[in-house]
Formats: sequence, C-alpha cells, structure tokens
Amino acid sequence: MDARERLIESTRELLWERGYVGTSPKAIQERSGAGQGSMYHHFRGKPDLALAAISRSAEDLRARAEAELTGPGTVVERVTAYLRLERNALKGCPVGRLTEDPEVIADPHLNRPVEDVFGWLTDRMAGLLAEGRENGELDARLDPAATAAALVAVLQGSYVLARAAGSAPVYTLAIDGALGLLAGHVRKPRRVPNHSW
Amino acid sequence: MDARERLIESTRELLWERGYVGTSPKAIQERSGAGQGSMYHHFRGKPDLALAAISRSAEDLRARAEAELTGPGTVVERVTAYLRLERNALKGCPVGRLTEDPEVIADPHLNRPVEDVFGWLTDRMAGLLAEGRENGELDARLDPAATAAALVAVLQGSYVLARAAGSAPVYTLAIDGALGLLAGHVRKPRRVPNHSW
DNA sequence: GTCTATACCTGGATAGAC
DNA sequence: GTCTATCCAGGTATAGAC
Repeated sequence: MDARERLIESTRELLWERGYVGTSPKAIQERSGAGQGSMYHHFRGKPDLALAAISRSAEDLRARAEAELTGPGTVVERVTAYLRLERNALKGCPVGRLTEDPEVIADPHLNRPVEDVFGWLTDRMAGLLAEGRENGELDARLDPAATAAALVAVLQGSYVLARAAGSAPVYTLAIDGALGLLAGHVRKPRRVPNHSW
Repeated sequence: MDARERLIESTRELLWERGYVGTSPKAIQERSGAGQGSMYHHFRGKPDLALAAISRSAEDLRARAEAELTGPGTVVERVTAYLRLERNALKGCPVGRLTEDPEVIADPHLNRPVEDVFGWLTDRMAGLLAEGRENGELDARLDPAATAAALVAVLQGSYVLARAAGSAPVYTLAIDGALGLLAGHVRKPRRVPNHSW
C-alpha cells in the first residue's frame, strides 16, 4: 500500500474513532507512517484528505447495503438481513458519526457524501418496502417512505444507545425491537420462486 | 444570573453545538461573559465544568420525558406525545450527541449522566409498553424492552438523518414511520376513565 | 470573585533542501 | 515524493495582583 493509500485509510479510522475536529494531521501522519511532507504532497490539507476518506466510507456503506438489499429472498428477509448485518456497535457508524461534526455539516463538500448516501439508502429501502406492499407481502397501510426512514433511523440510533450504555447487546435489542414492529405488518410469508433447476 | 450559572449554560450550548472536543475554555468564557479567572475559580477545569453542564442536560431530558410519559391518555397516546414532542431536529439531541465524543465516552464521570438517562428512558418506556400489553391495548407478542429500545433509537437516529439531509422534515418522517409501525400492534383504542366530575 | 500575565503544548500549514 | 525547519494561532492551565 503506497503512502497516499495509507493516508486515506488512517484518516478513515481516525474520523471513525474521533471525528473530524478530533483528528489532527499529526495523528494521521503517525498512524499512517507518512511524514508531514508526504501528506501535504498528496493532499492540499486536512479538508482535502478528509473528503477522500469520507467519500470512501460512504461508498463502502452503500456497497454493503446494496449487497444485502439486492438478491434473493422476500422483501422482509432482505430488510432483516440488512438490519442484522454484523456491525461494531460500540464503534458506531463511520458515516452517521460525521453528522455530529459541526465542521463536516457546515462544509458542503465534506457533507455531500454523507447526505447522498443516507438519501440513497432511505430511498432504496423505501423502494423495497413499496415492492413488498405491491406483492402483498406487507400491510398496504404501511407508508414506504416513512417506514424506510424509521428503519434507517433505528440503525443509527441503536449505535447511540449502545455507546451510551457501553454495551453492544443494547444495539441488537433495539434492532430486534424494530424487526418485531415490522413483523406485525407482514401479511403472507410470500414464497419466492425457486430458480435452481 | 451569576457567573457560575452563566458558565454552565454557555457550556451546555457549546457542547450541544460543537461537542466536548470542539468546545474550548476560551469559547465558554466569551459566550458567558465570564473571564478566565472566574471560570477557574468556580470550576477546576474543562472536565469539571462539562460535568456540571452534561448533568443538567441529562436531567432536563429526563424531566421532559417524564412529563409526557406520565399523565393522562392511553399508553399509545403517551408514547406518541413523547415521540412527537417539539424538537430542534437540525440541532440534534444535546445528550445523544455526546456519545460521539470519544473523551466523554472514555471518562466514566462524564459518561455517567448520559448512560443513566438513556437507561432510565428505555426502562421507563418499556414499563409503559408492558402496561399497555397487560391492559390489552397492545399486541401481546410485542416485546416491551426491545420495542422500547427501538423507539428510543428512532428518536436518536432521526436526528442523524435530518442533520445529514439538512432537512428537519426528515426527522418528522422517520418518527411518523415509527408510529406507523407501532399502530399495527394496537389492539383496542382503550378508553381511559374520565375523572373530570 | 475576578483580572492580567505568563507558560507550554498542539493544530494546521508553508518553505526549501534532498 | 519525502524530509526537516519554521511559523503563528489557539487550547488549557497556573500565578499572583486587585
């Protein structure tokens, strides 16, 4: 891995652990093993490097979500799979975390990937729920957009509760609660056509 | 308001806006109108002052929640009232925000009020949901503890989505989604005895 | 109780040598 | 591409005068 790459990855870790304000160029240099000169050769400064790191983390989130939400299974199965994805509850969400960073939110460039990926995720989930409603899998009274927002919010809020409690199981408990709420709106456990012939 | 009081209130505001790492003693002094000497007379330093501010914000949160969750109305009405409480979606939660602050989470003294208030809130909500289950208002299959955790998580996560989008309505949308999910588990719109004779 | 002076460290960045 | 030297502002705190 070359210096540029190590700088981005180290910045991603530090942004995850300490946020934008809490991350100094010096800390990035130490973690990446790159020197002062190297860092300012590859990037114009802290915001520039942070943008590269944030963009990559957002893209990661998008790709992982897409992998679970596309593919086989009923709508509820896919949503469940995504909500239950293995996550490090106590570390929090590397992207959601950035919304608490005043300097990120205030800078349109830095905030852009954050805004985009959560917008995409909510829409993607809403589309999936709408699909479930149309095929009769889900209660017709369920509003896809609102429900999708609620489910994504649970994901983000569960990190908050787990971190406050210093307890990873709290994360899982909240996710289970959300799935329990969703379960009440499942109409028929729709069979998916089996294409393995 | 005396200097000590102004220092605490200014610190609360700054912690809300910028978090612990992002808040400097100098900024606190400027906002409160108190000088360097005054601040270090009343408090041993930044952590000491922050503890006073955090404790007060946590107590505030507790009191506002208790006010909505106690009182008249069915369980669902009370939960709904609390979820729909007027909140400044774009500013985020003054307490939940602190869970993203590494220095707060790492310091047991600073984290204590945060941990306690979210623990209390989740338990309080769980007790209420259990009450609703017992009196037949809510579906018996709903797990009170998990559902409570999910509802509190939605509250916290909705801030994240709203801040990411720079849009307060996103907050409301997610809350509506959660209430919609809960609605599917309401059995009978239980009449509450009217004591106004 | 509050003020001013002082101290030392870190944050974020530039300049020029290699 | 990377290194070292250097810079200035700000963060956090102490000391002692008033």
